[in-house]
Amino acid sequence: MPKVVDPTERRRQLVEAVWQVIRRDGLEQASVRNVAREAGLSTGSLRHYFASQSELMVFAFRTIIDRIESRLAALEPEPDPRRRAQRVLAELLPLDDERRAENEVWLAFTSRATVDPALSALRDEGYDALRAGCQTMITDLSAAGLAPTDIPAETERLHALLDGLAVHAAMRPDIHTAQSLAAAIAHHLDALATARSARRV
Amino acid sequence: MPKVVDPTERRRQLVEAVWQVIRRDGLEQASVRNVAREAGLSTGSLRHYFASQSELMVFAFRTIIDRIESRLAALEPEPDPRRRAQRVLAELLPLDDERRAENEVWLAFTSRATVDPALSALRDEGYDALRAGCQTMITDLSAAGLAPTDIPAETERLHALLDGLAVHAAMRPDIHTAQSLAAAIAHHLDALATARSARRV
DNA sequence: ACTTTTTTAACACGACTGTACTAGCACCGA
DNA sequence: TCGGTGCTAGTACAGTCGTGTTAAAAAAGT
Repeated sequence: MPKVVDPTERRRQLVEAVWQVIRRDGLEQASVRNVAREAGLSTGSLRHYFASQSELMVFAFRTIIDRIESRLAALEPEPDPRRRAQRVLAELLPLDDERRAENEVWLAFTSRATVDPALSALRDEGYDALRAGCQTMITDLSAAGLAPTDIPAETERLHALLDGLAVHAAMRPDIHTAQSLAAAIAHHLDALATARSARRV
Repeated sequence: MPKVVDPTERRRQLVEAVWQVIRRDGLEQASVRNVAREAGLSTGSLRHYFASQSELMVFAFRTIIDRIESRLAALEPEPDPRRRAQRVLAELLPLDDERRAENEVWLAFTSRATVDPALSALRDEGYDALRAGCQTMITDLSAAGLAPTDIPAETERLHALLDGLAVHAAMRPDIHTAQSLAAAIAHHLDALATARSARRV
């Protein structure tokens, strides 16, 4: 059944239109009309692919989560915990345009999730996944003698640092460049290793 | 000229109405009508004190900054850098209801500042002030041998950690209690001191 | 070729938005 | 007592909003 346009493809490009509008004009401007116009469709057509605005937003949020997860899953295995942590963290920070865009949209959704139950579930899902990832990294680093042994405390610290850097990158992209973000993460990993070795002394 | 209600007092209570609506229903619900209803006034009355919605929002944002600054200024002098840092940071984190409210509203404004030039100036002002405060704390700690000597890197780390914790506190107030937030900060200050002493070994 | 289903476009409805305007109120100094 | 002034409430206007409905057009199946 060769359609002119693949339905899932249409949904994907509608989601990208959502992101585009959010980045340019903010989430409050991401109305059904504006998104449809951005995608070059009518509101009736959009409604054919997404029954409601809420459904569209949830799908747009979900898609971001999926993309981040698939990028992480695509990382080639790295036995060294330090290098693995460095790579994973580099994948989570907004170091290029694509991830910068995702980061901005993510933060916009996160903000609205405070008052929108449909989005808060997704936000919590992302929060939990990120925290679990941080805990895994800290655990592995600690086991290799490259981080202190207080895993809950170091997980909390890494997690907060990561989200703080993401917020800063969105607020001041001119100051927080890819280099400075990567340097900040590298510095923290170095500090973790130093703190651990200091314990042994 | 004794008015029935002091104009600045009216403005103050209108600003509190703004915060109330933002916390309960989100920034996008903070319309002129909703804020006026929350304050028990008509839109015409509100307009008498704020010529436009933008003016109202800017004033509400500015008031938060002023309150945080005045709270910091009211801190009694503390000679010990470690204890001073602990107190200042405790003042900046959302450890009680009042600061929790400020934090949530702050984040909402911060998010909108991405697409609202009138708010982005204020956001940048807050960012700069917080970074300067972090730098002062790190400099003092470092001078006292309680933090590493790489002041820019440690400033960046503390600043990001602080904002990350604030975001987490707003996202998951159940998980990030006052105790856990204070513990996270204390842990970081301990780690800074340990890392510094490790250098000497 | 025709029928059926999918896709599109366009418009209507009620609700909400920021802003503007006007009439009426209470209070002040004279 | 008389203006005058600060303040309030109410309403009007021109938009935009999400949603629903309807009808035409395009594609697919037969």
